[in-house]
Formats: sequence, structure tokens, C-alpha cells
Amino acid sequence: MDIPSKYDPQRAESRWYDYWMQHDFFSSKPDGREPYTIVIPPPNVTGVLHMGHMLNNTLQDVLIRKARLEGKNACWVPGMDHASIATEAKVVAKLKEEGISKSDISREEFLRHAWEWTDKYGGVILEQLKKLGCSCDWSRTKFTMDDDMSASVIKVFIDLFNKGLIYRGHRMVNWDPEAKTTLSDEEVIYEERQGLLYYLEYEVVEEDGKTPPLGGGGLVIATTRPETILGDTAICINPNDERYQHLRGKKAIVPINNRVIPIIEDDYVDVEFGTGCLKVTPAHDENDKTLGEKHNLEIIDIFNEDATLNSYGMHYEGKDRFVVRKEIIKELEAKGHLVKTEQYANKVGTSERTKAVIEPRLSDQWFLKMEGLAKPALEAVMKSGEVKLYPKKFENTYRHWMENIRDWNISRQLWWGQQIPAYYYGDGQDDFVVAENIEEALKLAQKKTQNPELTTQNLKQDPDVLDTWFSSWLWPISVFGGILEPDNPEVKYYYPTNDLVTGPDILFFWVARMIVAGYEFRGERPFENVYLTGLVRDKQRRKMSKSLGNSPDALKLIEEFGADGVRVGLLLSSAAGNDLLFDEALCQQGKNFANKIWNAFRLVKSWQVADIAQSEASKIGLDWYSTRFNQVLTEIEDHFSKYRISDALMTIYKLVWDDFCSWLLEIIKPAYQQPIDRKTWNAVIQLFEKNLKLLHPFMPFLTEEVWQHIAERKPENALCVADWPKGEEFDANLVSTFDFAAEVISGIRTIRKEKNIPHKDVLELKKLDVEDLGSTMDAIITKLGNISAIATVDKAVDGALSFRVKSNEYFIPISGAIDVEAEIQKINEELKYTRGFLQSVQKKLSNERFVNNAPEKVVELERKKAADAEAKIETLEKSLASFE
RNA sequence: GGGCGCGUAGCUCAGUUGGUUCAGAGCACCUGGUUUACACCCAGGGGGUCAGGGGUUCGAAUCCCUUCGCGCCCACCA
Repeated sequence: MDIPSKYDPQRAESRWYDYWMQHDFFSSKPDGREPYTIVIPPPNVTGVLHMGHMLNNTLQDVLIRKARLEGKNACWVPGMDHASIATEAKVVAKLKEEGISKSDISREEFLRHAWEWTDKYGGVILEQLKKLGCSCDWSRTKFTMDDDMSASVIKVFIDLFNKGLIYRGHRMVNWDPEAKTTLSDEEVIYEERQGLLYYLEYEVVEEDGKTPPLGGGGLVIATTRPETILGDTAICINPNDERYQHLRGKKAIVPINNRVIPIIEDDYVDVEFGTGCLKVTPAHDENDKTLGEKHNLEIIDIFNEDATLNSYGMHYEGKDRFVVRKEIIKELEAKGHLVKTEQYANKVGTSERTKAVIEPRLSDQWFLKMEGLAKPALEAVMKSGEVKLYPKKFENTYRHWMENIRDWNISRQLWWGQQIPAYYYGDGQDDFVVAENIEEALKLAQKKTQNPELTTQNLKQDPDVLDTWFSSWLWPISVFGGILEPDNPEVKYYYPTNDLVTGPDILFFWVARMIVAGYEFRGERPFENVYLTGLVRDKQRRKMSKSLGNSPDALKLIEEFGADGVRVGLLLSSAAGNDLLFDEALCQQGKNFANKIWNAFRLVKSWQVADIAQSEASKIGLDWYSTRFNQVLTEIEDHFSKYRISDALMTIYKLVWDDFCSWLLEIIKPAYQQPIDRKTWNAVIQLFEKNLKLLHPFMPFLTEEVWQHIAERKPENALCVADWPKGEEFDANLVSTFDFAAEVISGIRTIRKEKNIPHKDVLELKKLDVEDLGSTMDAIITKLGNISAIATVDKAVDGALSFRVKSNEYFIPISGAIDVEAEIQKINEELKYTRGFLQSVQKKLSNERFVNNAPEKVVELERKKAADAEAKIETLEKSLASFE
């Protein structure tokens, strides 16, 4: 036999992937079959394959391959996301290396560089997915900046604007000073930081115009951000604060710039916190802004867009906010304003993308009103169940977010993305129109202004682009052209899609918004089931990240363990929603499993087939395995229906390794250099093929390789387009009878081990039946136990080793001395245990309340347990007697 | 500060409405094994007061209360 004893993944992987592609097995077109659709969570165009992607996409591939085998029209749409902030940052960095600054080049030039970059690096991750075995319909690959995708985004923007849901507003937004753009609330991550709370004394202007000296004469405020004092426009106290009654109606003086500001009163101020005096900086704090509006305060913005101080910062102009914090404290101390500092832990908002500390900033931005839009999306998950989340626990999180949803800031001060289709013709708040292009805009503007003289020269498009998620929320619709052509046959066939597999970290960013978009733009859910994976962590539970360097190289793993091995490794311990603690040992387990299957294939292939009679053992073994297969198949289907993918895999793993390899193949294996009968061989090949079908979604390469070599195949009969096994009725009794026999075999093996009897020594077996197992399984016991013959006896056999299964007793007579003492001790131990067991059962049965209250079935079972135990005790006692 | 979830064998986790199969699986570990598919293997084995305490019940890993430990989400306290 020249099949190598080790499975070689590398050869099989490239060979079969090419084969699948050549025969177009992954492509899908609408037809009469039931569709099964998944849209990929589009990875960032800047991304390279990491463990999270591997897990995610393996899961999707399992689902899509299973659906394909089930005869559905399986369509997995791949694609990429333009990821505006991340990509723009990379392009800016790259230009910087080349000595080009973004501010020195035009928008058009910049975009040219960005596209160049995208074309060069963009496809990498998709190629890597192919290495993993992902069976996407590559002819459908989409990019969120494709012309039609962008057109969809613009159309949706205009539509929502015309519905009055998009508005422009001067708001406090999350400003990322590094990317120089705003972020949505969801893109801000709050981190606990240890900082200082500074107590600063401000001078107070008395009624007589005098200012008592510092060191007790002023008022003391507490702040974490002393650098913002130059933007202070008031001091606020609680009107009920006894301590500060004397400050009412007075004014205070801002240190350093000596601006005189009012002291106002508001309940908002917490009397308990700090000193009870609050400095109000409306330009740099959300709450202060609210206070400012309420009390008509001046707004002084002291920062530039990169968070350095502007001219209001006086001699600090041009310096970074954190530098200023240090320096200004020194100045304040020197001037006697610093009273004390305290350690203080507070939450600091940071940018998800750049990690920069977020600066609250007032600016003109575009917002989408979410409240009304969220309603159907909330009901779909919480009420109608049209959209189901797995695991269910995320429904609570989802509900909480949806019920407290805030308007979505959709504008970003970037160039890479869909430019906002708003055109300004003047400086007024309302001097703009929203239109698909500048020509349309001109018409609208002329109409709005009643000025036919207006030309495109007078129009200026908003320079900002839309949030990336404002394009990806349309993904399940727009990849099928469902926004631009709502009635096209593609979208009608594939939409709504079936399953979505993604991480819980983008539940709000993406999943929730897709549900919103689905109902708003198609009146229908975008998908039925959402499978939320866990995060991939390392063995020490740390998140995998580039900076920690604890993320293994995905492609190296595939090289080392094979794509199938890695897939199995990732899946084995990844229940939905549970974090996955990645360990290469898991991949090793996957690789071992692949090798196990490979060797089962080698074994079967090595047999000579002859027209001889089928043995009894083979016949029973095959019957049993067919039955077992059907039993396990129902379990597997149940796991799949609940999206318990790792359980489904483990169930198949055990079926193949234990039931198929360890039991069935051993039962039918012919003696050395003997042929196998044709009937058995045909049957086992069929069963092997059924196993391969179950395995294929998890281990596509290995199974295709074996499938193609185990029998002659026509090109169109590849495993990846074979048919999923149909569940058949099965006889559970056959399985339990077999289990009994397996226990007997196990008993024989234990005795061999205890007494050091090699397997090749033939033994005799005598049985004393209490429970009638019959003789159906004798052939199997004989073969696997290496037993010469099984004889039934009616009393215990003297001078034999014995063991018991349930109430039956088995004897193995051996030549030579039996260690009588040891046998007696063994029996005594079993007796003691069984008596104790019986006692506990009888105690239950003698409890009237148990007998009266417990269901009849339960009581009946206890009675049977008691009877069985009594029978066993009797057997054991007889055995003991035989030694005396 | 509010909400959600978790704590079961050395590790990662199952355990559906309390009652055969309730104390399980895989890996790891230990013992033995050159049986001619596979040592990436075979056979056998040990291991848990189900986080601690209290309660309900004939009966609790499962229901209730409480303590401790951990994770996640949301929230404007300077």
C-alpha cells in the first residue's frame, strides 16, 4: 500500500480548493431551490487575517457548507469594508513616510493614494480566507466603496434627509484629536485612569469691587482639567449650599487671563463632590454646555483641532493639552492659586481606532434621529422573535441599547468614504440643499433661493464623509443591489439572509443598525439568526492583540496543522458567546483527528475484497453502526438547530473516532492478510462516505481528499456538493444491547490488563445470565475479546476470574493458580457497594412522602433499581459461596 | 452608579421544565502496550463538598436568599 501513513494537508488544500473553484461549486444564482444566504462581516480593507477572523469565518463556512450539502442554494457573499478612519490613518502614515503631508495635497490626490493603497493591499485578507477553506461566492465580492455601494449610501442619506430624520446640528461631539474627526458614542471606549484632582482658588469680586487676597479670600473649585480654565465662563454653586450663600450674585476672576465671570447657581452641582464649586467651561464639557445654554453663558473654545491650545490659550498657544496641564499647574502654584491636589481615578474616553483621549468639542455635525427607527428593530428581537440572537443573553444588552438609543452622529471629518451629499450656497445655518449630485443640487438650490442666477460655482459640497457604519448597515441589502433597484430578482431571492456570524463587540455598531436598516429600507429583517462568537484570547485570558504580540500568525498555523486542523481546533472549544482561550494544543488535536480519519481510510483501502461469506460479527457490527449513526445524526441536527456548533463537532468527533474507528472497524477488520467479504466492504464504504459528509463542513479539505480516493468520482460529484445524510428511524434497543456487549468486552480487557494476559492469548468465557442479553452479540464479544467460545452456565464457575455487568456474571477460567484472596476481596468490595446502594434506594422507597408525591415513573424506576441491586447481591453472594 | 451574566475534574466546558442515563465530555495526567490503519496510536485507570453559607422540597448542580470572587454592557458627577 503506498498511501502515506500521515495525512499531508498542504497538498490536498491547494489541490481541492482549485478544483472547487474550477467547477464553480461556490457560485450561486437564483433558482427554484430554497436559498441559504450569509453575508460576510466585511473585514477592514486594511486588515490581515487574525484569530478572530479565523473563528468567525470558519463558523460561517461550516454553516454554508452544511446548507450546500442539504441541497439549498447556498450563497456566501464576501467583501471588504473601506474602514474610513483606519484606512485613512494608514494612508496618512504611509504618505508621511514619503514626506507628504495630507494638508499639502488636494482631496483628489489623497483619494488617488488611498485607492492605490486599497488596490495593493485590499485583497490580502480575502486570499487568506481561501487558505482557510472558505467557500464564498467570490464572483460576488463587494467593497463598501464600489460605485453601486456608494450610490446606495447616498440614496439612503437623501431619503432619510427628505424624511426629516437627518439633521445638521451644532453639538458637543466626541473629537479624536489624532484622527481630527468626530466619533460616534459607540466608538469611544472609557478607560479607568489614575489622575489628579486639582483644587484651585479663584479670586472673588466683592460688591465694593475689591478682591480679597488668595489664601482664603477666594473660592476653591476642584477640577481634573486645569488646562481648560482659560475657557471658563462661569462658576457654579448649588443654591442650597449653606457654605456659599455669600457668593450669590458675585463674580469671580479666572486666574491667568483675569477674565471676570459670573457665579451662577444650579441644582446640578453636587454639594458633596469636591468643594461644591464647579468651574463651567461650556466649550469643553457636555454638562457645562447644558449649563451654559441654561444660563446664557459665553462659549470659549480654547483648542485647535489637534487639541493644542489656540490664541485663547495665551502664552500656551500651540502647546498640547497635556503639556499645558503640567505647565499651567506650575504657573498656578507660583501665583498662589493651587490649594492642593488629590489622587483621583476617573474614566477617560479614548478613541477606539487611534487610542487618543477624546476631547468633547462643539461643532457642526450631521445626525440621524434614531428613536423612531429603532422601534421595529427592537420589536423584531424582543417581541416577534423575527430576529434571534445566539446566545440569548445578548438580547438584554440589545434591548437596553435600543431603548436608550441616542441620535447617531454620522459625519466624519475625513476624506476616505462617501462624501456627504449636502451643497452649501451660503453661510447661513439653512443655506444648503441635499442632492445626489451637483446638477441636482443646483436645481434645488435655485428653487430654494428663488435665484436662477445661481451656478455650480456657487455651490460647495460638504467636505466631510459619512461614518463607515453608515455604509455597512446597508450591507445585506446593498450587496444584492436592493437599495438602488429594490425589485431586482437577486435581492428578492436572497433577502432576507439567513444567518449572521459576528463578534459581540459590534452588536451596536453593526448588527443593531443593520436590523434598523432592514426594516426601514425593505420592511423586513435582514437576517433571521445572529450567532455571536466570543473573543479569541490567549491561554492567560488576555485579548489577542498586535501590541501584546500574543496573536499567532494565522497562516503559519495553517501551515503547521493544516487548515482542517486549525478549523477543528478553533471550533472544539468555542461555544457561542464564550471567549475562546486559544492554545495551539487545540490545533494539534484537530490535526490528530485529521490523521485518524486518514488512517481509517488507509485501512479500508488496504483490504482485499473477495466473494466470501459475511461473518456474523460484521453483520451485527454494521447493523449497529448504521443504527448508531442515525441516533447520533439526530443529536447533531439538534445541536445545529441551536447553533451549538462546537457540540455538533464534538459529537461527530466521538462518532467517528470511537464508534466508527474503535468499534466498527475493529469488528469487521479481517485477520492478517485475509480478504474482506464484498458485502461488508460495500457497506463500510457507504458508512464511511456518510461520515465524510458529516465531517465535511468542519474539515473540507481532508474529507474531499478521502472522498475522491475512496471511490471513483465524476468531476461533478465532489463531496462539497454531495447530499447530507437523511435521518432514518433507528432501533434504540440495538444500541443498548451493543453497549452491554461493549461493557462485557471492556470487562475482559480489564481482566487481561490486571492479570497481564496478552491480547493474543485466547480465552474462554462463561456467562451466568440473569438479565437476558441473548447471544446476538456473542460474535462481537468473541472477536474483540479474543474469546474461543462463550458458554452459558447456571452456577458460578470455580477457579475462574470473574466480573459482572449489570446483574450478569462472567467467568474466565484460566490455567494456573487463581489468587483466591484477591477474587474474594474484589467480590466483597462490589458487594459492599451494591448493598449500600440498595440501602439508599430502599430508604427512599420506605419514605411514604416520596412514594406518595413523586411521579409514578420515578417510583417505578427506584423499584427497578432495588430489584436489580437485589439480583446482583444474590449473584455476588453465590460467587462468594463458591470459594468456600 | 445602574443592568446583565458567570463560578461544576488540573484546563476548557456540557448539564434543557428539580427525579432512569446526575455528577458528565474533550484535552491533560497515570499505568500497560513494537496486535501488520494510525505512538498524530491502542487498551485500562485515577480525579469534583457542583465557589461558601442558609432556605424551600420526599428529593437541589438545577428554585429562593445571602456572602465572596470574576467577566461584560450601559451611565454626564467636575
